Amino acid sequence: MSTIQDVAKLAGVSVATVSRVLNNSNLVSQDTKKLVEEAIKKLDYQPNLLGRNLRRSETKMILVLLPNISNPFYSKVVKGIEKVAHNNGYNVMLCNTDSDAKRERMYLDLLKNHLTDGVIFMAPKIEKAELAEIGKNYPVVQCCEYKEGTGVPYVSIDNFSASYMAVKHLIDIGHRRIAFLGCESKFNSAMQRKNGYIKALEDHEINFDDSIVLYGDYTFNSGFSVGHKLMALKNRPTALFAISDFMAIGVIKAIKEKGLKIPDDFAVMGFDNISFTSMYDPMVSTISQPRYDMGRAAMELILKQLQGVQCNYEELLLEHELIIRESTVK
Amino acid sequence: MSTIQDVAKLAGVSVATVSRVLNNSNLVSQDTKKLVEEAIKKLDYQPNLLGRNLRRSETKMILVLLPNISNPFYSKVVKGIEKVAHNNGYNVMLCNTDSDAKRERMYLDLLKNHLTDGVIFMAPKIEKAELAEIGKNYPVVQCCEYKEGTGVPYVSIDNFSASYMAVKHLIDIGHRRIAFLGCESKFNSAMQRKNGYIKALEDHEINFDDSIVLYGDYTFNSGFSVGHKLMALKNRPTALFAISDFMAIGVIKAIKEKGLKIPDDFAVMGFDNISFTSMYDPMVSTISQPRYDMGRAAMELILKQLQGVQCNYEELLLEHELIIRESTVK
DNA sequence: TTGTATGCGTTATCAC
DNA sequence: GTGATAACGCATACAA
Repeated sequence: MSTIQDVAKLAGVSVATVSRVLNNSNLVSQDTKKLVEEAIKKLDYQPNLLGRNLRRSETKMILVLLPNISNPFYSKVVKGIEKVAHNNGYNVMLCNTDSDAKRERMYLDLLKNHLTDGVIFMAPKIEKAELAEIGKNYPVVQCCEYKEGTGVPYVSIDNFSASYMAVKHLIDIGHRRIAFLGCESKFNSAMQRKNGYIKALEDHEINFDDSIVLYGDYTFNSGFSVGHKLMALKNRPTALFAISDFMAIGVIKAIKEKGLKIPDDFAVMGFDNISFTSMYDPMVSTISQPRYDMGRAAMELILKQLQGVQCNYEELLLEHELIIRESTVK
Repeated sequence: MSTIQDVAKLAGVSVATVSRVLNNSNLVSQDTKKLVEEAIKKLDYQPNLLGRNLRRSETKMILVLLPNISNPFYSKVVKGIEKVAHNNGYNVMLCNTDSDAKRERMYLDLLKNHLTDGVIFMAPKIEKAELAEIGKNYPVVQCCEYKEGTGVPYVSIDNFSASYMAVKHLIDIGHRRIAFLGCESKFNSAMQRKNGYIKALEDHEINFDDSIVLYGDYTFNSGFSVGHKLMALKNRPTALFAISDFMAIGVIKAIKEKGLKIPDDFAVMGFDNISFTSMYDPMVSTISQPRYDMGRAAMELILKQLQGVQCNYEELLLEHELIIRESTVK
């Protein structure tokens, strides 16, 4: 494994000159540049970035913390992040946190140890104060899920409006008794989506009924069991809005098992527009988030911080979209 | 940001001693150790691993190259890798290659630049010779998909037997006219699965019929269009084995659209046992790979290489399992 | 335009 | 047990 020294020796120049060639400095003559480049090729030299990183005290590496890579929602967000990162000479390090604050802290050590230059949280679990503290000392951005009042910028959607739009769609196609399937997590989005549901009912003079407000944990299984509970109700609703596609699919499966027809007997709305929704039978109506753009925006916010554009704490809410499919309209 | 120097000064010892404490060297007295630890706490000192990495010329970081994190197949494999990695003080860096050799090369630079200590390929796209060359110079393991004859160890399953088992299941439940949905990729697994199909037919005296051997690209959409083609055939098969669950689901959707009942009119087998198979309606019969264990084994092979257990080029084939669900048996 | 020399933060070798 | 000190590979301020 050859070093910059070897190259210098072979090319008959100093290491400084080699370094200049490596970094495209324009204050090096064409002739010596050629000389150096030949030496590099001859030795098959690859710079040891550990040296450079230490010297520059940066790694050109961004940490992305996501609950779980198996969640298909995040894949496109990551693509967006990667796109912008690569365009700017950064690499991305993806890490599973399992929605566990301890694991988040473990990975945050990479930041504190100077092994990554910044971090993008997809769904921070650590406490507000902790997040705020990190945000004060390092480049940090929240993407998709976020905590407010931390001073850490975020990119997301307006979950309240999105939820409102989803429920209004159910109302528009004639439903008056609409169940809600949420999550009792502390995630902002879960609460905002519930509030959107309530407001939509209110605006259309539908009474809020606590008995058809149910909770799951974002998974298919939780949706499935809620679906069965629903079918056992005396005054059964005719539609349901679930705040995750997986739960929506679980509900659909349970309802189909009971022999009901979707959407004729029962309509279901999901949230996120994961790819499965268009593979399912029936295809699932849902809310689409601009995932790729959210990823891009998040990475751009990190870059701003890295470039010391100290200025602005930003709150970016991008546009969502209603996707109407077979689970609500034939 | 304080350094080891600051700690040394505050504790009134040399940097060497601080370093010893940091690395749990046992040749340091309890008293001084306490002194140093207090200083560390007081300064909120975090070691800068860039220094350590340069000095030790290792990063305790492993690169994992996978086609796409959106493919749910890989999530559990990654979990297995992470488990073993963390137990041994390593971190894992996940990277999307989009099945593109260029992107693979880009990420391999991280290895050549000493930014990661080893690499696990989930489905290498680079040429054999290239892979062999990398394997000669760095710790490398192939996991799941692999190329033979490169000298690079791998962990996988016996795709031939797995496929044979899948087709035999269809034969066992009475099918004689069984379509095959493969992929024309150069992946070993694709070919072995086709061979397993052929052998199973042969062993049960069923004629191989080229007209019901079809190809897709692993995706739902390709399965969907093949499903429609299938339904248009004059001498329609009664069952199909797809070498990916997504394609199997695509076929199922197409068949249901034509009004056929599954499994009564048509049976479908998938491959991989992604979680979506047990959410679908019908739930999909498939072959389960020991994904978590494959990940663990792969990481263990990397560790062996890292520890200089130069010895053995290994080829590990773990056990698969037949999962019978509604798409083949009521 | 090029070379010399210093330091980034750490570990490890060698003295004591 | 502990302390000086020399690396690790590179980038850069300064000199020439």
